Amino acid sequence: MTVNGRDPVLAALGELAEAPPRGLADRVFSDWVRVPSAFGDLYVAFSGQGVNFVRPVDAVRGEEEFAAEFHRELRRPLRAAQQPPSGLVTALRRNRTRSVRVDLRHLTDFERAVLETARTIPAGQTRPYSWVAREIGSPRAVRSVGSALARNPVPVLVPCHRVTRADGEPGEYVFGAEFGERLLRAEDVDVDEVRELARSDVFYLGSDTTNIVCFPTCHNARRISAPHRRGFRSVDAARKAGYRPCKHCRPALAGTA
DNA sequence: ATTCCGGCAGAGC
DNA sequence: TGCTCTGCCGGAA
Repeated sequence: MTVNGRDPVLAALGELAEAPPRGLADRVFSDWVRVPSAFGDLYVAFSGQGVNFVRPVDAVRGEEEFAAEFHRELRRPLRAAQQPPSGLVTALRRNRTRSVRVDLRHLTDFERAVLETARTIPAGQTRPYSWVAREIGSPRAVRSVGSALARNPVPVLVPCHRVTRADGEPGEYVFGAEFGERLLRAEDVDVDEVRELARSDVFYLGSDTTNIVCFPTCHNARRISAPHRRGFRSVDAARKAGYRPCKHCRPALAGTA
């Protein structure tokens, strides 16, 4: 009896025979390095599976505190590395970190889903906590999304600073709200404009030429010329005006209602 | 502006 | 296991 042309017993044996590629110590230890980034130097710890812990140098007291925090979270030994994972430094310099492998094995499925979804938010853009909740299929677990992001072990690589409150305001942040806002400004999010819009009850922007409505930081929203820009308090209000949600930033599910 | 709860995942007991 | 508490929220009062 075969499955997809393969003998299932042999396949199972084959998996058993797959030898770990590295020595025991390499699998147990994590390595750490200090690397520059668009947001200042970072301490970065990594296993063979990817980066598993990150702290901005500015946010901890020093190497010792970094190591202590790492151990509290990961419960495994840490040692200095000769060099960072390949590609990391380049990715950090360009703030294009999607391709960097992260090791989130020690987290729950829910936490991983939240972090993976946060990773899909492009640099320079933001999405609300409620958006993340909806994207992972738990639209009412908004607060739990906040809790999961609060425990993000790899800030910057998982850009939890791009997840904001519903009004676009940067929420709380591991290293303080001010630090989160600094990261957003560093990647050119116009925090002041978002704040200004929110003051006049505008949380979404649409174009009257396309009849598409976006989150204000969506790259499509940024391209709407002033005469065609229209603000909305809610996606519902936009829909009533004949607009449909942007397929890029997905301010709401596509369907009707 | 402030305050109050609903929702719900995780942690601790 | 089954509570109970807590928390980078959100929307209503």
